[in-house]
Amino acid sequence: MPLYADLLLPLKVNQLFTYSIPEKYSETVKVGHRAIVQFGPKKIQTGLIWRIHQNKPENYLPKEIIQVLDEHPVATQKLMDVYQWIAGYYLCTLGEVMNASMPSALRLNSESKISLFDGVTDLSAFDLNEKEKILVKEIAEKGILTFNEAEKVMGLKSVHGLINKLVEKKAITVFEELEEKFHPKLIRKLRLKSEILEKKDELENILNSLEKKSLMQDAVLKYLQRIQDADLGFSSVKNKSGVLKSEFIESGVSESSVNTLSKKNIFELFDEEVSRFGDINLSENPEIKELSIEQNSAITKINDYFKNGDTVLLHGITGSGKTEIYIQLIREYLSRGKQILYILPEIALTHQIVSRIRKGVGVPVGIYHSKFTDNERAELWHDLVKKKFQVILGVRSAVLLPFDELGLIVIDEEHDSSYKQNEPDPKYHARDTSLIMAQIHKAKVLLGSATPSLESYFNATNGKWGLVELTQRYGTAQLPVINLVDMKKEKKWKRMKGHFSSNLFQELQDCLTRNEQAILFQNRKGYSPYLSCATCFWIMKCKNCNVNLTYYLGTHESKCHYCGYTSPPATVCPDCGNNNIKLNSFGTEKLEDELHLLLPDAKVQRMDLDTTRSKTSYQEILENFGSGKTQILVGTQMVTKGLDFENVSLIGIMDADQMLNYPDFRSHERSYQLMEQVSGRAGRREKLGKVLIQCKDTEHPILNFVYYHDYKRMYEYELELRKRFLYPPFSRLIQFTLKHADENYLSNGANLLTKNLKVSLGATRVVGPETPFVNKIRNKYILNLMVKLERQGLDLKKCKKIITDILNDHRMREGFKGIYVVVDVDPG
DNA sequence: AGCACGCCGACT
DNA sequence: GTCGGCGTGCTC
Repeated sequence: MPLYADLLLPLKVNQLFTYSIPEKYSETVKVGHRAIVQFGPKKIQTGLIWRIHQNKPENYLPKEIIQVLDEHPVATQKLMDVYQWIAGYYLCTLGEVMNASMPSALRLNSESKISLFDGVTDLSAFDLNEKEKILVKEIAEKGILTFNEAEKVMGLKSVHGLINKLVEKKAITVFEELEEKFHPKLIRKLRLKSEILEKKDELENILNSLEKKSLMQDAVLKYLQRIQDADLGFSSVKNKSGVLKSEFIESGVSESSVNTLSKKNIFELFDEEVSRFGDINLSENPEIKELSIEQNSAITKINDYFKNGDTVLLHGITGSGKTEIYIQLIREYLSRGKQILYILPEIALTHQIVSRIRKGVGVPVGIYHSKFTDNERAELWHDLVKKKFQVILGVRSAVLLPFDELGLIVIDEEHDSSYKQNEPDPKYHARDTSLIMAQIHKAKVLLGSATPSLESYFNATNGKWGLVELTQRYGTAQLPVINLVDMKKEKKWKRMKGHFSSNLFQELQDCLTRNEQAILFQNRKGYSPYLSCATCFWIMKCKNCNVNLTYYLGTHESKCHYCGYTSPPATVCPDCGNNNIKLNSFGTEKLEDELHLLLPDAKVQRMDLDTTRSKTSYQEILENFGSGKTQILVGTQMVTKGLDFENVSLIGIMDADQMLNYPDFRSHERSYQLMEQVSGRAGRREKLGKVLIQCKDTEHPILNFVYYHDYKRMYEYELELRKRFLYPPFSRLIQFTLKHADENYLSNGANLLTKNLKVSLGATRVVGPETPFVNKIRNKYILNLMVKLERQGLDLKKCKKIITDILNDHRMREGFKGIYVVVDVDPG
């Protein structure tokens, strides 16, 4: 009976592809294995076997699978169920989910390459034009070229036509080359040939044969020392595991003697496969910390709730010791033999937290984050499948790993916006995905935050989830004192020093004289967010996008944060001709600059996207701050999370108005969370911390809630607004972003789509089209549409079906085709 | 997604 | 006249 497999390919195509399974695999193939197949006329792809069946397709002849990879499935059925849910819920294809989930080292595909036609030697025999000659000459020199390389050499955007012609003339051939991308990490070692060690006289013969006191004799003697086992002679076990070649050479043996000795068949060189994660076999007894009464009672409450429910929100103020609670629970689930996933925001995944968890749980912990290389990710994937790790500590994308028997998912900093992927598809939310994973695995979810998202707190106070609260800081630490600084008054009385109010400046000075540290938060990078003409109010804008260009002092350039366009800063106004150009407002770079001027002795460091580009810079900045090398840390969002330095006693929030007025329905909530979080960076130990918030609108209710650290009142206030305007948690949002180069065409197309969505979904459920804050990016105009669906009594699947049908219907429609549509379910 | 095929503007 | 732009359709 012939077998067929429906394969999931990592493409943006909404279907599976059926291939036939070669006889030789019929016994061994399983769902979840990878298979290499030919897709299209020449491309070779790796697919995931999704289904195995015997239904011969009717309309076409399936191609045969080239090779089934893997002895054991690399994807678990449960992972595939997660894929399915994500694709359905977030309106994207399964292939896109697979793409986001599998490290590319596991998805080998072919690359088209070109070489001279077999047996071609005499190039002059061909009738070639100039371009063809250049390319052929290059191929003759290099042997093999990729299409990309050919394009580079020729300086052409596309080289397909050229190559096709040459193929026709039988001057060159195109072939596909497949690369196994995942390589286990190998280390080079050396050892004595085993037969030499077995016979004593053999060894002596060899030593005698080598010149006395020669480098080579020395090398052998040095090696023998290494495998000496106390007084028991040479250990054959030690010899078998050998010594690291690089280390042996470092200890003073020359590489050439090692090489000669191996040529003489005395030494033998070999490779050993090692883990990229260093010493993961850490399984000493866990370090158990004493918990407070409040912490212990929280654990009891969580476990009680888990007897009947699946999800608990742990709301605990900063410094209340949530991590110790997670660790304790992880240990409990470990003892039941379950897998545990602990996710946290990228920025919070520091060395500090990793080692704390590692020590706390006492078993190997797999780490997964974006700075890992692809090979490291692939290795972790394999290790997880092989159950080498039971605990994974990772960021958003760790929810897409191949778990098999999850018992507990911990979501730290549950409210954090980085759990939502904005780009590219799948635009999934790791928290919401976790809840589904928990259903699939019959696992429990523990969400933790000092400032829960409104949605989660709503669920936890409405009986849907359990709620456990921690209200005391662990140990003697106290919540910092908040001061609001009225910037209107400061400006009126001309008390400002640069962008520092007199209060903040004074506090900074005091902080430095006490030899303590400060963190300044400004949610804007660069030097100045815009240049403008002080005479006619002209503003320097990007030529491709409708945004102001940010001025950078370091590079002396004006740069667009949307498309990357840069230009020299204007010196003369193009509108009125005056040279009255001004730098407006301020970013982190300017703050840093001002601090150098105002406090020349202070050691200042800046932390934002621009200073943390490299793999290690982030860690470096934190180390400098931790060791006291830096006294003042200036930064964007990055400084608000997870930093735990006990000498920090002052926090300055430079511009609260800017956050509060950001045009988004979540901006109040976000501002509160951000301010509360930075505040938590102060006074982590005995010292009482101080927070200064600079703002114009000191009466803003959110600032009042921050002042009293009153999450609940913030929640109630904000919830009321959400209810009034029908935002989450009172609705579900699906956002459509429409893009087109022609503003008019876009507007008409958007109206058409809106009209048809209203007809099918009901007029009240569709809002827009609306012009977004930034309405042109990369020369494409943008309009937004929003679908608001009620939470209760609505068939969500049906609505989504309607929406995808309408979108498909519009794709080729006159007056709409050509408009690029991005769909975002639960935006934010 | 990638790639081929096909139909319109600016250039050797 | 062709090169090359992207709009459209297809992949088991």
